[in-house]
Amino acid sequence: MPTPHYGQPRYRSIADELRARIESYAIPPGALLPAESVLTAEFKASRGTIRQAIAVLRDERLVATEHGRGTYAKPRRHENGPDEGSVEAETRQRQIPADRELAALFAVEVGTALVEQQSVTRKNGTVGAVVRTYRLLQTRR
Amino acid sequence: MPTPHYGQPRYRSIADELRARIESYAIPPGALLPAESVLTAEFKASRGTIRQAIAVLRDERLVATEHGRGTYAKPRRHENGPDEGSVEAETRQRQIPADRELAALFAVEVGTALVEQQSVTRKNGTVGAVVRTYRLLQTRR
DNA sequence: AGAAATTTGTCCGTATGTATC
DNA sequence: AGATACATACGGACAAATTTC
Repeated sequence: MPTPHYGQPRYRSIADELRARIESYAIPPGALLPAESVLTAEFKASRGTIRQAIAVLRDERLVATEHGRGTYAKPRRHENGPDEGSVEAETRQRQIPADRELAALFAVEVGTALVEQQSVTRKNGTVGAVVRTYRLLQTRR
Repeated sequence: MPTPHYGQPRYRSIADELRARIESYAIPPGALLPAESVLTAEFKASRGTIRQAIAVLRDERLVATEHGRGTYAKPRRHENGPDEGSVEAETRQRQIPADRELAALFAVEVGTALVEQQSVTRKNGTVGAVVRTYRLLQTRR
């Protein structure tokens, strides 16, 4: 049977099944998933397809894979309760010494003080992006 | 020759080459990349390897692929403000492993790959500010 | 409108390299 | 050193979306 994938591709179905096992704690957090060779036998799919399915979960950050070790289920990030963690400061400003890279850009000595302003944007509590802006200290005369 | 990947895997070298073409505007923003079949011939690599290379760039959000159409180079945002005189912006994009601080913000493990986009604004040749934006690699679904 | 060509998407099977146990 | 497990790479085949004629 070459390649009939009506509706949903095979690797997505397999990803769904594995995701369900992780979310239902059939595969508890921290545990190793079955090896690719085992999954190959169980789902009767080629190794490439199994790897594609695992890649989906990895992109979802539901699992982490280590070369030669295996693939772990990652601990679930549970939602923040109602009056739980207050939102951290969205912006922060501090002074840092210029490293070689920044020093070269600003044409100053390594170690020269720079202002770093960091802002964190969140969406539903999860961080979307971290932006850091570097400037020279303003020396007014 | 089957599979010698000393140092850097083949698909990463190919990704590097294609990235260079995009960043050097050899492939201008919005333009289609050569088809997979063409790249296969040019790099003398299998289609799977070519697709792996393109997947890297897609995760970096440097390109976007459409079924039946092809793969586009995505426009780099320069966002030159309204009549600001001659404000140039250089941008660079690369992957870096998350340090402890960024890992904590994004709630991922230390070492997780992040995309760092750096833009340097210059006015009359002198650097005004360096902005670095950190994001997680694209997640689909 | 329709058929053909092009291009990406999915899947298989196999072989070999590299890291970990 | 051997066994196990993931990573890289090849080549072939068919499916599905888009463009072209």
